[in-house]
Amino acid sequence: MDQEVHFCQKFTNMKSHWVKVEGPFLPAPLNDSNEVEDLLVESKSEHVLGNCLRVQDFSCDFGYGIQTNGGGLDSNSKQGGEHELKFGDLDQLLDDANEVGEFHATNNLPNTYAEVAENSFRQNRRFQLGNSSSENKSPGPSRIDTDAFGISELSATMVMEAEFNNTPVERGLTHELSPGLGTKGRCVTPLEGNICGTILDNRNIHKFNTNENYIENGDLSDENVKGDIVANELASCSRERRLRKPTRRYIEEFLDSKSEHNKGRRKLPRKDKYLKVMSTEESYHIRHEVQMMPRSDSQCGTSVPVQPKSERRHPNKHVPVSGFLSEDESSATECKNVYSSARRCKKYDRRRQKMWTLTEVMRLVDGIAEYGTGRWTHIKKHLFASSPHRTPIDLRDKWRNLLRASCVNIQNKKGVEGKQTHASRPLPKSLLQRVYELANIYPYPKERGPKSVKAITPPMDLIESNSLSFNWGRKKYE
DNA sequence: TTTAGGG
DNA sequence: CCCTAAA
Repeated sequence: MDQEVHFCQKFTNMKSHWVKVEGPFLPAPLNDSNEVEDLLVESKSEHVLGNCLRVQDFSCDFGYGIQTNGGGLDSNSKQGGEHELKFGDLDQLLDDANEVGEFHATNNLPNTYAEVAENSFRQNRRFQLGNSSSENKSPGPSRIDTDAFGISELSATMVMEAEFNNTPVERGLTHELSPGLGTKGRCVTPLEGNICGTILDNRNIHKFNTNENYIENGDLSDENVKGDIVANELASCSRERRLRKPTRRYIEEFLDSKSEHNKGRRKLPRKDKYLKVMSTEESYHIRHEVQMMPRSDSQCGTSVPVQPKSERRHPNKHVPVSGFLSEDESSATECKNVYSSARRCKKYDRRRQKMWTLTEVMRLVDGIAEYGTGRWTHIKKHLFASSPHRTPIDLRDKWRNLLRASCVNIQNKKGVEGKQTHASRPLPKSLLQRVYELANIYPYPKERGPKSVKAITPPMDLIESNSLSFNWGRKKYE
């Protein structure tokens, strides 16, 4: 009972001061809907409350009721190309408000209203439609006093407009929301108007207008059929409405991605609350809208968490992704950009082979000298932590190539010794000699044993080149 | 999960 | 650099 009083009081407050309501917006039990309705309808005796109209529905959709009320009003009172812009602005405003995370009907509603209203007043200076239309068509006593300029004004006006025009929108709503009313079905209340507003936007209003013409032309006489049609329209509009327009941040991210700074982040079109109730068709719509959105990674279809490129083979391993400031790389800064994007990089970078720099090779040799072969993960962890594009497998492959380059015989299955290949970037002989010596110490492959390696004598050019030009690092060699 | 080996 | 099998 306290809840009821609480709720009704809040609602009364919301009527007179939309932006001043405080506290959570609690849904009331079903049998309280009459009271709420009375509070909302006030002098409108003709408006019958549908018992089937649940307060939950209202509170549930209340959040983005604001959003679309503006759009609906926009469509009703204005024509021309300004619609899109203004609606986009309003939508943007509400998107921003949404992203603040407080845009739930049950949480801090007044704040959000106030913020949105204020922002709309500041940013959307052309929000005069609420005033103009309300002046002409405001019913007076039942009109909501709007202290807050902007959204609340629009919302109230929108409701009134719907009432007085008796558009198919309301009828559809009546049928949709209170089917128990039957043919009388003129239950148009601000509450319903609000719900109506929740699922209307420019396009939807247009649809309804079209439908209105259709009905008024006498193509359909049965009220129920009309209602069903409009209800269906409404339902589809509701689905459409839940598709999120690309926000400004979205566009910015897209632009960033075009300039190779794609964050790889994907925001779901709606919050979980909406996704939770999403039907397969809705998700289909959303998927398609997402695909149509200008996102470079839109082919993913679903939200894909970004993974650093370095973990393409071992995704569970944790390697610092940011702050690559290794001493040698050009590659480091490049990595941050290239590997930060989710899936694109997987094919993208591997296509472009990353050349091993001399510093990397030296580090690898150092790592092998310290940890030995076969502990590639260890080496990677300790010495290549700042090189996310070098996986342990890469290290091993590079070591294999180094062995080949240093003429350490790696016998393949057929027992044919490998030959020294001429790399495009010839390594210093000192480095090759060190590779050779390390290969003697840590034979690779392990199972072949040191014999096959020890029997090999290094090439003469490697022998004569002492380690004058190469610093051997921490390892001591005689 | 890591390593080895072949392609 | 990728893929697969084996440990």
